[in-house]
Amino acid sequence: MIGRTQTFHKRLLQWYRANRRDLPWRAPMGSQPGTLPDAYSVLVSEAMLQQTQVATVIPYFQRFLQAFPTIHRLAAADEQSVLRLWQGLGYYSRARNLRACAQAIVAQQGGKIPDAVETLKQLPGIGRYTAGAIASLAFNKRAAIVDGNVVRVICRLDGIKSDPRQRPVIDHLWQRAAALLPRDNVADFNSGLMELGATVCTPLKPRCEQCPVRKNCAAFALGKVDLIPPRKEAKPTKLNRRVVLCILRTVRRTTEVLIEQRPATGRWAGMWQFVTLDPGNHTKSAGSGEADSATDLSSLRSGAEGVAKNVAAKIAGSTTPPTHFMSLRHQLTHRRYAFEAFTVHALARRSAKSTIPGEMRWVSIDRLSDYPLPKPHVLIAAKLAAQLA
DNA sequence: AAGTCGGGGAT
DNA sequence: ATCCCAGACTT
Repeated sequence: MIGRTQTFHKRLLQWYRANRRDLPWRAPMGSQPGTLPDAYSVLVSEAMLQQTQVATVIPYFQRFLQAFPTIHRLAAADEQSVLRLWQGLGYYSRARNLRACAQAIVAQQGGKIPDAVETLKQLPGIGRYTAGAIASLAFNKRAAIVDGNVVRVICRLDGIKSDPRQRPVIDHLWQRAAALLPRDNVADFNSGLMELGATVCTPLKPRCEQCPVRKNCAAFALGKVDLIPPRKEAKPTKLNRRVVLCILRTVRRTTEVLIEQRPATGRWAGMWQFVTLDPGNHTKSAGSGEADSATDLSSLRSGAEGVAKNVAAKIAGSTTPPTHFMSLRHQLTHRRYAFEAFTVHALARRSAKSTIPGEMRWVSIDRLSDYPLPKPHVLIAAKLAAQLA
């Protein structure tokens, strides 16, 4: 346990104010201590920062606030344009929830972001952590927060050796985070707790010699900083194989390619992609069947071209033979993908016949950038454009 | 309580 | 390659 919490929060605050990073969603570095950032900036940044590192978020945050400078502009935006700005950031339900959240705040709160945790928690995409973050960081309310950084920092401070992913341990950490809160300066205190975890009290090789509160740290005293918290056991990831068809046609000297929209739920919901097939499921698109194909590698290699040919004909009528132009592997948290991409040229002049529930659309290569695409399809689109140039 | 949901940084 | 990241939501 931390002996004297009075000196703890003073040490942390002093360290934070001397060492904090200059981040675009924070109050400017020159401003008076205690200056609060704009609440809309906090809302957007907290949505983007969920399960995402600061360095990754910064450019997305800048572009997003340029496109949607106010909560009213975000509330009025269409979902596709919000998704397009989120493209590459992952966890796309965050983008749809953030837009819905802005709409709810405009409709119910007159566009003013609430400062009460219980009110904030009712909003889409705002859970226990984000509600506390907005209340404390944007309004200096006395609300606790426990994110991945705070979990690690408190576990080490208190010498908690049990697994912080377990429910009772999490609940205890929330209690401790609340007990540690100072009466004033909650915004800087909570920021400091996270900043410490992000820059000093890191998962691997923590910089304990730089830590302002190592005298308060039980793990440091025990020499067990590296063992706390315990690391998670890795789970094996399944490999999913996909055949991607770039079906091309030329209209008035403009090359167009066929894309399809993914279902409104599940992975990459509502985003667009080149026609994608599960080769173990020849007639279905990737939207429905995510199960691993039993097809082995060699038969897939030879079979992918056949699948491409058959399905291309089914969708677009007669086509040229498929040309393989790209292999791509893509790693997600719980699975891996292996994409084999082909081009075919549609010969018949008939409209595309969709093989999936969703919409299909012919778009010129130049217009592909208007559509939110999953990362692997962004890479395929880049290679395709380079080839056709 | 366990699964799902992306992609990249750091080591 | 592996673990983790200013988590929320569904089942």
